[in-house]
Order: sequence, then C-alpha cells, then structure tokens
Amino acid sequence: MRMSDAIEEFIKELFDEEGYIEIQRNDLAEQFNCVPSQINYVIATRFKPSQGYYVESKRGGGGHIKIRKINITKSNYFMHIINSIEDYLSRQEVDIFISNFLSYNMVTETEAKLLKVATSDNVLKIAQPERDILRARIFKNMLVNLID
Amino acid sequence: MRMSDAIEEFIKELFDEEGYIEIQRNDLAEQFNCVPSQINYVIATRFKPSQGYYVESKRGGGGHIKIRKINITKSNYFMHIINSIEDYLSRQEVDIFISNFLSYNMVTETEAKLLKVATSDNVLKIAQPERDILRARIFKNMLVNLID
DNA sequence: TATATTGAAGGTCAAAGAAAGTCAAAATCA
DNA sequence: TGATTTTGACTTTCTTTGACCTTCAATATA
Repeated sequence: MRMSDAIEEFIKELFDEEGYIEIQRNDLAEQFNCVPSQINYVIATRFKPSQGYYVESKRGGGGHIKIRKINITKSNYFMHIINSIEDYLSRQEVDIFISNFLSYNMVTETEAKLLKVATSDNVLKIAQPERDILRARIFKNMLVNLID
Repeated sequence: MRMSDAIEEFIKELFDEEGYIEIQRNDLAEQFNCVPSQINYVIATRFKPSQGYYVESKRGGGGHIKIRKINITKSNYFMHIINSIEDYLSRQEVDIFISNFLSYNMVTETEAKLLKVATSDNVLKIAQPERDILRARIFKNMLVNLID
C-alpha cells in the first residue's frame, strides 16, 4: 500500500463526532517514517475543499494543522432546499423555510433574522412579480453561503 | 498548549465587570516560569487595539501594566454605521464595511458571507441607480438585525 | 532644599528555536 | 511515457529567550 494512502486513512480515522481534527506535521511524519512534506502532499491531494475538507494551520512553536470536514447532512439539506425553490418565492414560503431551519438547528437566530429581513417586502419594495423573483435569488444565494 | 496561549487565557480570565485589569510583569512571568519579555510578546500579539484592547504601563517601583478592554457595544457600533449610510450604497463600500466588521469581530464568517451575497450585484441584478438604492436598504436592514 | 544614587519595575530588539509551507528533482507506477 | 508519489533543500511564520535599555520612586548626600 502506498504511504500516502496509509496516511490518508490514518487521518480519516482520527475524525470523530467533532467534525475537525488537529495534527502535528512532524509527529505524523515521524510515525510514518517519511519526510514532513509528505504530509503536505497527502493533505493537498486528499483533503481538498472539493473533497469536503477545509484546512488551516499555524506555524511556529506549538504549531499544528487543522482539518475540518464539512457537514454533509447540512450541506445536503440546503442543497435540497435550494433545488426545490423555483424562480419565484413568496414571503410566506420564506417564513416556513426559516422556521424549519430553526427547528432543525441548521441556522443560528441571527442568521435566521438576516435571511428574513433580506427577503422581506419592506426591504425589497419593488412591484410584483419582480419582487418574488428577486426574493428567490437572494434567498437561494444566501442559503449557498450557509453550507459550511 | 503554547505558553503564550496559556498566558493569554490567564489574562483574559482576570477581566471582570471592571473593563480593565492590572498585572505585574515580573510576577506573572514567575508564575508561568518564563522570561518577563514573554509577557510583552503576549500583550503585543494578543491584546492589540485591533483586538479591542488598550494597554498602558508604568515603570519603576510599584510599576504595572494596565490592560483595558474597549467595549464599543455592538449596538452603538452598528447604529453609527447605519446612520452613516445614505440612500445609495456601492458594492465596494459594502466590501470595506464587511472587512471592518470582521476585523473588529462584530460578525461571524457566516454572517459576513450572508451580508455580502445578499447585496451582491449578481443577486440584485437590476439597473442602476435602483440597484444601489436597494443595496443600501437591504444592507441597513440586515445590520439592524445584527444588533443583539 | 536640591541633587545624586540606587533598586525596582517595565521596554526593546535581535538571535535562537520550533513548527509548517514550497517547489522541483528523483523515483515509481500504470 | 505520462501521471502520481516520494524526498529533501530551502523558505516563511510564529514563539521563546536573554542581554541590554529606560523610567520611576525612594533614599542618601551635598
């Protein structure tokens, strides 16, 4: 088995419920008896954003590499909602969506308020049917940004 | 855990309602078993004005370091911004506002993304000057909802 | 009383140390 | 042979440490 695959597997096994893990590059390299930059290679090829991972790191004493896994449930949930919304969206429909988001803990209170106010009639204040078209665009685009 | 982080945490726990604390550099260094200048390092990197802290100190006998936490309330901050925005608002101005909100820790990453996308040209997609008028309305109303 | 001395703070800065990042050459695989 | 993996030299970033500097208050001295 390739070393890269072994390292990839090892890292993936570190994930528990938390959704993120922290590793020390040099320690890991030592465990696998490889050069430290091998770890970078594995991360670059197997933990890309397109594969659902998001990486941050800090150098210097006590440095580390943090790998976050995007929440697939949440992302599926919003993707589904986004696809289900057509070109027009009413204020009432928005309200229903938002109250569902809140009850499933998919958004914070503040995020809910932002979604609501940015799509409210008072704020959009343009004639129908353009208002519902604009509302759909704003709402869907905001949802995309709620996916981790 | 890094020593710097431990010291940072310790100092932050000293804050009570007062809004300011006083420490003795040498005592603190002794508690953490480090050189005194380590304390300066922590203060320089973790208690900068951009992080909402203001530091003054006195040398000599009975000297000390005083750290004040600037508590511009979120509500004052946003009210001020809202009042400063006129009827029209450009995409560029929004970007500047948002990057300030982030550096003052007034919004989360997600909230920042929501503000940005809900006021983006792609989403609003109507002719000027109506677009900048609508953007101003959306942005200001969203800010109102960021006030706890 | 005015000035000098002294010790007790805190300040500065640069070197050393401890991570992680980059990039391209070499090796291997399909 | 072309793509992927492995390696290692070099770079960048952040932290820790220590030698030396400045300021202040109290006390001693002229």
